[in-house]
Amino acid sequence: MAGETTRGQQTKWQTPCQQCPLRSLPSFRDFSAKELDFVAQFKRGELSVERGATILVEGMHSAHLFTLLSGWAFRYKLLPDGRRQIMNYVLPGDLVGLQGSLMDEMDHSVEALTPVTLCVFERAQLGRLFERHASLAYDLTWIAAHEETILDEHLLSIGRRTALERTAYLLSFIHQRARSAGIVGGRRVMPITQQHIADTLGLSLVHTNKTLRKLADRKLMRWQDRGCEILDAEGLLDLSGWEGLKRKTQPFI
Amino acid sequence: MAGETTRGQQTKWQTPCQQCPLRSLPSFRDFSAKELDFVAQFKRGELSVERGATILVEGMHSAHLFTLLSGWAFRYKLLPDGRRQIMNYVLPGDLVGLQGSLMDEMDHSVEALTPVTLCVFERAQLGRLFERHASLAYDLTWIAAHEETILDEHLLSIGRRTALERTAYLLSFIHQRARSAGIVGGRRVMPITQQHIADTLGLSLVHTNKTLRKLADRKLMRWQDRGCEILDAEGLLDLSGWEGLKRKTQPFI
DNA sequence: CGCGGATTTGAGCGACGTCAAGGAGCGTGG
DNA sequence: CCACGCTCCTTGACGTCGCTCAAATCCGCG
Repeated sequence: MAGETTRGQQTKWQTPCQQCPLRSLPSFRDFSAKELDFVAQFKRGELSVERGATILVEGMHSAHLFTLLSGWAFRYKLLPDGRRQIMNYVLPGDLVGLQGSLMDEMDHSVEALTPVTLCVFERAQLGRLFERHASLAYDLTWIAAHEETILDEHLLSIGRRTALERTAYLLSFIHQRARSAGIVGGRRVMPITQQHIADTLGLSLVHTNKTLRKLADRKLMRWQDRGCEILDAEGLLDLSGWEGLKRKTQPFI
Repeated sequence: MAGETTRGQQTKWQTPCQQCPLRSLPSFRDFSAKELDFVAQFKRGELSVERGATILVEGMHSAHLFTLLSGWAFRYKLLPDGRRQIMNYVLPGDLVGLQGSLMDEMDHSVEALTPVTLCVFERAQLGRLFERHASLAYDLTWIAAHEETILDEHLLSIGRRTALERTAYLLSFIHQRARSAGIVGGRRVMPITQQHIADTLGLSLVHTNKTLRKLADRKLMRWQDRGCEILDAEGLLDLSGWEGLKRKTQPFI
């Protein structure tokens, strides 16, 4: 799977952890040398997938977990009749598949929104991590608890905010996350379709479209070609009634 | 706060961990002697609160975390104008306040639905736990990831299930959890009002009432006095399109 | 040029919300 | 014992937000 040789002995090692481009971003915490050593050998390879590829499938048992290195992905669940709910988006630095590594099977699926590269870790080594690297173990727990925080806020949105508020919230949320992950390419954020937004917010595609139009009419954002441009981040945040991301720096692995 | 003396030297120690009533339940994992020792000294006392009391408040910084020993509670968030979203219910064996111990402040509040007893742990000792008890650290991560799993399913419900399906899901969910926590007192489950159900499912009180009526008409459940009786657990599960709880045994602290 | 995916827009409808009113159960004080 | 004031549950009437259906349009790509 990952770490396969492309030709001869050469593995697909694009990025040794020591030079991980994420580490230099202000929003990620620093590693000690010892931690870095461990993570470097914890990493088993890299995995690259196309846009639209499914990285993990609900119900599967996976021997790996991943950190997303570059690109965008999202986590979702399906109802038997095909209704889809997107739980969250996965950005560089985010851990993927921790839940599936701890429980026996994935409770959700993960799909790539763009071409994506992931660092591959072996689930079997998680035990070693917990035994020998308390600080990283702590980080893992932190990461899981942080995801819980985000889901709480999403739940509040879907359960209690109006369509307009929800949409403003989601755009603000994604915008802030993208900024902190260092991937706001100019004015265009988010490689997603309106269908993704609908499936994240629990709305229909048509109503999502009309709601986005209202936001555009208020000059808060502008939709363009699989994504949107944020015109008035403050206005959106205001409308959503959300407090914004709290954490300045986050751990990652 | 907790551990205060009631008279003379006698502390409110109702339950030494060695005799914790939860440990004998089939759904909780066993401790090794070493783990038990640590947890026993990690526990700083007990806290008892009345029905309706607020145990933790969103935005607060708490020096403690808790395991619920007996009773029912729930986690919720509020919008500035008072709209409330309940994220989950807290049953015996559940950890409360982990998120607030890892981040700096609570992202949600917790309120007691019945008189509640909690074991009190000190946040400051979490570091020791991670350093010396890898297996417990692993459990903490597991617990956080498990909560994530539950929130994923709730999100799916609120986002994509109809009012009838949602309600059937919630009743099934609470029923299964109550069973596995060993607190189904006869036929009456759940010390909650219809307002709680509404705030959990993102519905209005009136519509919740009408939806419960439909379930009752189908002889799936019967509402009675702050709670409900499950008449046809299978029928409810079926209607909800939920797969049911997966885990047989869960760790706790 | 043709095709498929994404976005738009209008029309009509239905699920769910709001408003309003009433009843049942219960604890408290007179 | 009774009256009262709560909280919670119920039900009807009516309004509306968001859904479904349907049809265009736009656009990148083969």
